[in-house]
Order: sequence, then structure tokens, then C-alpha cells
Amino acid sequence: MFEPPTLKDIAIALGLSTSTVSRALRDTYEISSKTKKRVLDYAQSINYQPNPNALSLKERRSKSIGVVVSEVANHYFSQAISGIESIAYDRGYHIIISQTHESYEREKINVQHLASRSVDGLLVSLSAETNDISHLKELHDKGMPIVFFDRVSNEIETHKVRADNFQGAFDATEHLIKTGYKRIAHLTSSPHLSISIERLEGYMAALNKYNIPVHSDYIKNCQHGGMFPEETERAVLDLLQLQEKPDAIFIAGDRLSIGCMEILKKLNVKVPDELALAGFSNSNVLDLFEIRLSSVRQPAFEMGQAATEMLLKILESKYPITEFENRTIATKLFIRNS
Amino acid sequence: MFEPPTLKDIAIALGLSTSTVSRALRDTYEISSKTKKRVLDYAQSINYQPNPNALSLKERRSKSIGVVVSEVANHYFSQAISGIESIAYDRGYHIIISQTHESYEREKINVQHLASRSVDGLLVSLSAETNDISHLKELHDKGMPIVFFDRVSNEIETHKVRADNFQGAFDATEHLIKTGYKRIAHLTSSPHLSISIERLEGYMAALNKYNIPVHSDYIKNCQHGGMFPEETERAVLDLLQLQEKPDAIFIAGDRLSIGCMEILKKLNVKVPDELALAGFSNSNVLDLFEIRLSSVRQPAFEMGQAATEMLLKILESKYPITEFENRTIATKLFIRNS
DNA sequence: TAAATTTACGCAATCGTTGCCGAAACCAGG
DNA sequence: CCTGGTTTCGGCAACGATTGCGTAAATTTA
Repeated sequence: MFEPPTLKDIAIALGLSTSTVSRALRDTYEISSKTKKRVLDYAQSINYQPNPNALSLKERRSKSIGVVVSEVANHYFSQAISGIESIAYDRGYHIIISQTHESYEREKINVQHLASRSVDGLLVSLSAETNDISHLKELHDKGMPIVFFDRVSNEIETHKVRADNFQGAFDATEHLIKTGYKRIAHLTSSPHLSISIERLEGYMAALNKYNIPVHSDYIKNCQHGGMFPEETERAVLDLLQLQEKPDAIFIAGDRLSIGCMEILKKLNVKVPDELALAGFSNSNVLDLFEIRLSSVRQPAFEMGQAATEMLLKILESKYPITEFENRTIATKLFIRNS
Repeated sequence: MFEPPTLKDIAIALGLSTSTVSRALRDTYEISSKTKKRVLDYAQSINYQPNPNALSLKERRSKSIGVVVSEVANHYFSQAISGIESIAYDRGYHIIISQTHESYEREKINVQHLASRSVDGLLVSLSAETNDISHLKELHDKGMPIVFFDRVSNEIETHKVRADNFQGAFDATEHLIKTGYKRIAHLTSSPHLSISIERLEGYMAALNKYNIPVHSDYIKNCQHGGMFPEETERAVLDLLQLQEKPDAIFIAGDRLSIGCMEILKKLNVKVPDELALAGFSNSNVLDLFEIRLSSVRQPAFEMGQAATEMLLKILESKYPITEFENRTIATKLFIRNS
């Protein structure tokens, strides 16, 4: 088995006590420089690394943070995780990732699991199914630091990082309007998610600005955010079968955008002639697509970084935090209409 | 701060000793059923969870496994990680992910970091730059269990999981030949990677079968596996500027395939009329691409699962393993030529 | 040279858990 | 009532690292 060297090994080898070795390594003033050097040299030579479990036990913290996302294999989240990792790594933390697959039950279990793993804090983006966040509230009340990113909740007072969903949605919708479309539908995720609400507002604001009435039949929710293709298909078909068929769709999510394009391709619907599209997506291959999708891109990497910095600020603060930041990061519209 | 209940808390509350409580929870025979019930009920009521750090310290294992991949934001790896997670989670392990970004230095540092984090074992897919694996060998000799997946090394005797790269490459190349292409180039990653070697062999075997000579100018390596767009661009431009220009390229990697398509689009090269393509890719949106890429898809999820099962087999074996498995999983060719 | 002070290090407790040993408390048989 | 054997539980030590406290030895001071 793999048995890394311990303080005791060094102590025995050098004929010292573990306390002396510990203090030498931590550069305490009451150890002679000769002894320090001896210890340091030897520790280096055998590549001594303190046992993290022993440290965690003693310090009552694990130097690890739990990350809760819906799916790793999603462009937005894998980019956000990269951002999270970049900061965490530099600060000596490691991250434990768990996926909810948009399920409320999985989210509850994962959060519980992470807490029992004694992570020092959580970075959470809620699942599409999650409406009740008492599982998080309870943990937060017990003192577990939590920072929300992307899909946030207002029921817990803490740091939050979100994209400028309102503006992004507004920009995309306005772009469709300016290009000449009038009957603009909206395909979105679960209606209680913060991102859905904010994007819906942006969509409506754009319509209002140009005096286009909001048509409730034009707004389609997918409870699982497009996790299941049938869900998206149903919604798109519904839109296509409306009396007054929409001439464009603003899509509020990455998976939904992809799913929608797949269905339109299957149905052989001409984009943008029959139906124009604009949607949120963090895919980096949109330029290669046959269908030209104007996209709103979220600063995923930066959001991950920001959320991690905020969490570390809580974790390493000596006093309880009372002022919480609510950061909004700008999105960017990429126009790809042919 | 967040302070979960401990054995001592239960012991005090119930007027017992911590040892008794511990044994009651672990259902030892020498505790009376009355006491057991009392303890269990109380533990349940306060949602007692054993402290994982204390357990790790005692048991000398952390119930965590380290994963080394080049990039999370890569279809193949994010799918593989999903597979890894699905098994690890069920068996009570959590995973710590680190990215090499195809850098040898990063790989060394990350492996070191994971070892010092006292993971119980490692799942490794080598970086494109890695030629010397002494950092892994050293660790492995000290007793750290390692399982390779995807990009394996023969210098360490352990379990290995790989896709059937030879057959996949053969199939893709043969498909190009059968479609009528004769001057088939090969764009691949770093030449010392196992996947590059095996795919090159498959490519050459297909050419041989149809008596097409292997043209060394047609084989282009990208040392960083397409991490940098310029690298791929250089290679593709070189191919296009050959006297006897190839009429098709077999591409041995996901990022390379994407990168190649981006360049061809930029150069306005018509696919497949001017140049046909076939390549390895695990993207799930290839059907939406303008360029029809016949693709070899690797069973990423299954490979992640298999590798994790093998690692757990080592971790939970009571005796040292002497027989190692070398599993090869079939790839699948998706034909997309128009 | 004796006393005071500084230097340099060791002892032991701590974090939460479990293994091992010992010790009560109980019962049955003689 | 005594002996021997269970049953049931508590105490101690250990995992590896840190740290307050204590104390020899070395040094300085008077």
C-alpha cells in the first residue's frame, strides 16, 4: 500500500520529537536555524507532505468545496467548472463535483452527501426541478457557507453570481425584432428558475419596447430544461401547430437551443426562412452549424471564478459576513443570421 | 461555523461511552439490542454522519480517487467523467478532477498534488506532451494504484482501458477508400501517445489492404493535440499546399476534427468535393454541422465506468494484484457523407 | 561562580473514530 | 454461597499534525 512519510518518520530519522519537526517545518522562532535546516532538507529529500486528513481533523476544515451543477457534459457548466478550478487550485482547495441531472431528489441527496463529506462550502446552481430549497436553507442555517451561481435563489441571503440574463434576453429578442420578425415565441426552461424568470422579463421588455403584444401561447416551458428530447419536441411542435404560427423563437438555454435545432432539422423546417432562431448557448462550435443561430453567450469561466472567489472570501473571513454581493456579469450577443 | 454532531455528542446525550456508541452504530454483536436501538434512534434524529476525515485518518484511506484528464470541456472526457462518477458515487467514493491542458508540467504537478491529497488511487489519461512517465512510475512503485484509460502507457503494469483505436481508424479510413478517395492524409496528435500510435496503425492497415502506398508527407502530427488553433491550421495548410494534394483526411481526434473543420470553413474549402473528412469525435451535435463529418465515436461513458471498476477492484482487494486486465472497447463509425 | 535569562526542545492534549483489553453485572450450576 | 462463564459496556491507545505548557541545557549577567 501507499504509505507517505509522516512527521514521526522524520522525527525518528533525525532523533527529534514530532513537535520539533512540526515547528521547524512551520518556521517557528523557537527552533534553532541549524535544526530547521536539517529538518527542512530531510523533509525535502523524502518529499514530505502533511497528511491532509490529519490536518482537516485538527483544523476542522477540509480545504475542499462542493460544486452542484446539473450536468458536467454541458458547455456552460464545463466552462464554469474550469473557472472554479482555476481559482480553487491556486488557493489550495480542491473541488468535488456532483451532478443533479436536473432532478430535485438528486440535488437533495448530493447536497447531503457533500455536507457529510465535510466540504467547507458549496457552489450551487439549482436543478431545473428544484422549487423548494429547504434542504439548502437548513444547511445554510447550520453554518454551511453557500454561494449561488447561474441559477440562484432569493430565499437564502448569500453571495450570488449571475449572468445578465435580462439584458441578454432583451438583446436577442430585439435582434430578432430588428431583423423583421414580429411573432416571436419564447422557448424556456422550468418557470421557477431564476434564469427563466429573468430571461422572460428581458424577452417581454423587448417586445414592449417595440409595442409587440405578448402572446401567452408563444411562451413554452420545458420542466426539465430540455433534458429529455421529447420535452423539447413537444414544445416546438406545439408552437408550429399554432394558428398564428410564430416566425421566430427566442430560446432561453443551451440544451434547448441544440434540441430545437435538431427537431427543426428533422422536420425539415427552413431556418431562418420559415422560422428564425436566437438563443442562449455556450457551445463553441456554433460557427460550424448548418443552422445559423444567433447566440447569447454567458461568461461561464468568469462566473465560475467570481463565485469561487466569493466563497473563499466567506471561508477565510475571520468574522461572520453580513454584507452580501449580488454580482451580475454581462452576456454577449453573437449575430449569426445569414 | 458548521459543526456536525460527533460520536461524543451522542455518548454524552445518552450517558454512554463513545466506544459503545460507535459499536452500536456499527451493529457489533456485543451491544444489547436495547442500547443499539436507543443509539440508532438518537443518531437518526440528529442526522449523525461519521466524520470522513477522522475515518480516513483511522482507516488510512480517503475514499476518494483522483482523475487526470487533459480538459473537462471536451466531449470525450466529460462523458468519461460522467461514467467515472456514476460508478464512484455508487460505491461511496468521490472524485477529484484535475486538468493537464495537455501539458507535461501540469500533469506532474497535478499528480503530485493528488497524491499529497491522499487519494486512494488514480485514473489517468496522459497529456499529449507526456513522453516520460517516471513521475507516475515512481508513485506506482510506492504503492499508489493507477489505472490508465484512453491514453495509456505500457511502461507501467496495471489495468488499462482503451477504445479499439486500431479498428476505429481502420473503419474510418476504409470508409474513405470505399467512397472513392485515394490520397488520404492523416492528421493526428502527439506521435508518442498510445492513441496516436494505434490510430496510425489502423490507418496504415486500411491503406495496405487496398494497396495504397503510405505517403509520409500525408501524416501530420500536432504536438498539443490541437490545443492551439495555429497548430492545427499549420498542419492543414501544409497538407493543402502539397504538390499532390490529398483528397481526404482521416483525423485522429475530437479537437483536431473540430479545428480542421473550422479552418476549412475559413478557407472556404468545399467538403467533401474538394476534400473529404472522417475523424474521431464524441461531439453529439455533429448532425447539426454544415460539414458532414463521418465520425468514429468512442464509448466514453463505458470506458470511464470500466476504468473505475478496475481501480476499485484494486483498492478493495485484500491481496496484491498480479494479473492485470487490458480491456479494449469497440468504437462505432457514424457515416455522414452526403 | 551563582543566579537570571534565554534558547531549544519534549510532553501531552486535541480533532473523531475504532480496536483491544479489562471490568462490572448478570446468570447458571454445584 | 461460591465459582465460572456470558453479556454488556467503559477506558485506553492510536491514526497524523498542531500547540500550549513545561523544562532541561546553554548562555548571559551580576
